[in-house]
Amino acid sequence: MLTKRQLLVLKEIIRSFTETGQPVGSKTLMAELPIHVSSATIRNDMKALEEAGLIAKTHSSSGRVPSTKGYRYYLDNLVEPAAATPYEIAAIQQGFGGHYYKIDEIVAQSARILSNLTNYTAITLGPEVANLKLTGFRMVPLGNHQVMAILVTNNGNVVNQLFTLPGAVDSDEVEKAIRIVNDQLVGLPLGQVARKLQGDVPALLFKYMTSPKGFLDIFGNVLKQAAAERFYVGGRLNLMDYLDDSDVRKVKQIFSLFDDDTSDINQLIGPVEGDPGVRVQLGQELTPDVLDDLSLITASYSVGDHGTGMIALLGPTQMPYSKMIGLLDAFREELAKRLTDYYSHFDQ
Amino acid sequence: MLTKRQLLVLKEIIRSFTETGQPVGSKTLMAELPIHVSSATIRNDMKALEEAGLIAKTHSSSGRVPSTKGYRYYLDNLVEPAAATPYEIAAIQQGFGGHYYKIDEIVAQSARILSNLTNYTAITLGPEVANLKLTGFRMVPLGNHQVMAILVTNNGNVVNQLFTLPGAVDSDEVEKAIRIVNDQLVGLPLGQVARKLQGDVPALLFKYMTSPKGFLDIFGNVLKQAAAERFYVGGRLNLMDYLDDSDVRKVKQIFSLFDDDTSDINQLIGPVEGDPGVRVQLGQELTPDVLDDLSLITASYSVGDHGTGMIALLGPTQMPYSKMIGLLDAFREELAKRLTDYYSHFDQ
DNA sequence: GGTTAGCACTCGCAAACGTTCAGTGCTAAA
DNA sequence: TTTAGCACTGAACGTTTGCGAGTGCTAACC
Repeated sequence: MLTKRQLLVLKEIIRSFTETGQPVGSKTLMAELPIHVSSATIRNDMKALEEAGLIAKTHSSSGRVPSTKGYRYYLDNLVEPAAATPYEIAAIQQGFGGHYYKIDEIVAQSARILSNLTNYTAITLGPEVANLKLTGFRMVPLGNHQVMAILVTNNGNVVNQLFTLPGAVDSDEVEKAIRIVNDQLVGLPLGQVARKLQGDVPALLFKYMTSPKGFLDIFGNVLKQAAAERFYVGGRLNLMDYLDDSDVRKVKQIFSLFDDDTSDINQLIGPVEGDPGVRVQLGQELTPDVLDDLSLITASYSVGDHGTGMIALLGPTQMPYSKMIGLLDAFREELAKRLTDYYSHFDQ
Repeated sequence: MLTKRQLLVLKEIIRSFTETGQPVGSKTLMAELPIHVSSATIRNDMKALEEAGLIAKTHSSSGRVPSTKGYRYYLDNLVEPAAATPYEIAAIQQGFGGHYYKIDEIVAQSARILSNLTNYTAITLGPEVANLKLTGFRMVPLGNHQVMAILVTNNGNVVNQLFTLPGAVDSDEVEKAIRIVNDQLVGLPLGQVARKLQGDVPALLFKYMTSPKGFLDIFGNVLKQAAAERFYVGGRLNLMDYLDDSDVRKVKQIFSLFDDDTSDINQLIGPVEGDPGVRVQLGQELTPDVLDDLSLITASYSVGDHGTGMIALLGPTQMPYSKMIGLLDAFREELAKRLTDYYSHFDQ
């Protein structure tokens, strides 16, 4: 069992190492610790901490650095979140200044604000689309066989895509098809819409259209887009600040993780059961192996019954956790407020 | 005046340095040169080249590296473009496989193909919008005060943007406004449309609308988007490969150059008078100072009377120019073909 | 006069070496 | 349990040394 003083030493080692990035020696600790004991005493405590696997030496006669296990212990037991400063709150609010036409714009902006504020990399994910409903579908002919398909969901999100229609299409038929979609599918959750698209809808369309395949393709395509979870990354370049000594390949790999929509980002920062508030994952705990000497702080935010979304900060293992946790906590609240406000336009 | 052999030496120095990245000594040159002279002779030639400022030493007893001036001379007088290999041609064609709904998609894809093929950074710019004409304007109400405005130009490009209308709007009025736009402005070049928007159109709208300001804002906004020249960047991460030894700040600066739409990229790779075909700019010749130890190869492509666009490769000064110039030359042709093909749908 | 062999010289680079210094573990005394 | 003292360790840094690639110069050669 570790004594109270030993934990104090651990805490101070982490604080100092976070600040300076240098291994911490017993003398430094003696000067910084609130209690007054000699460096020899501290050395004994450090030995105990090392035996417990919480700190480690870089070489046989060096100061100590926190180990992953040490951080884990610190985060689980010792860390005291620091409330966000008024300056930070102001910066967040100012960052959100301006008008947004889509939720995604707010979510994307969140990533920007967070990364600017922290100088780390921020990843944000919009509110879950689980109970998203279809509220409208339009197809606008633009001449030259071009058609824009627009799909609206009950959270006010809009996705659109351009298509080129093959040769001759009967615009009356398309008109009818759109009416069928709006009659049969509007108001249903997107999941159910997708299911019906495999089920009775094609048969229904066949009654009015000679070949509903093209139409179904278009609709299915836009629907898929609307149901896709899009994440936003801000401050990706900051990665280079804390990875510069290690090799470039790593940076490249992480970048392509961000660019690849099909990647496991969702798995990485997706919501977990039983909202744990702000959560920190470290080193090996992170699933894509590239991230294994980094640290990820995730936080969920909830927007009433519009589901919950996620915000996350990716940074070096030696982040100032107490500050970052406090900041993320403040941010999630602010973001939830914004989104609730935004949604209220669509809730009547 | 430089002798024929001296130029041969210069050419070989550039070739070897491009390949190995190491300063080239007289013995190496002796082994590689097609003519047989002793290393001492070559040393004399190198001295002449150095006095002409075409090559330089990294230190007093090192081999020589080409100077910027040397590259300039090489590019102006010596380089022989190597035709693209069948493999490269095939890779380009395969890269363009698939169907595109917008010109911008083709242009963006070009940047991707080029960067994959070269491992440098590719920048592409769509055909000039100088003589682009407005062919249609739509506004689609989506419920909840949301409206999507869609603008179509005669090259088939479509831009759209979502707006939230303030409180109560008379849909009849909007209907009329749209009709006025379509009657008065469709068919005109975008520049002229913008001018008329400052001129007689507002007065006309006033006849039918109580307050045309909101409508004008929306239309102006979308118009601006349609007229904006968008450039696409592929393989930006490749920058790190040839800038890794120099500092990270530079990479960041260049990245933000790409992200900033208002930046001088247009000035950098914008078309120049009297189509010079493939052109290389080096070091100090490049306008944003950040790029001053890099090299930019630009090439224009023209698409009949739809104007000309630009493709460019950004890389280290020691690029294999003959290969890259040949490749870019092949690419511009391929791209022009694709776009001409694409445009043919809108030309009837 | 252009070309070549020979030679002294220069400089970067890497290994070898010594010094310094921050920090440790251990022991014995308080 | 805490502390002072001491021997020990290993990284970091500067100096020295040798090596090798490469140059410029000179004198001889064709």
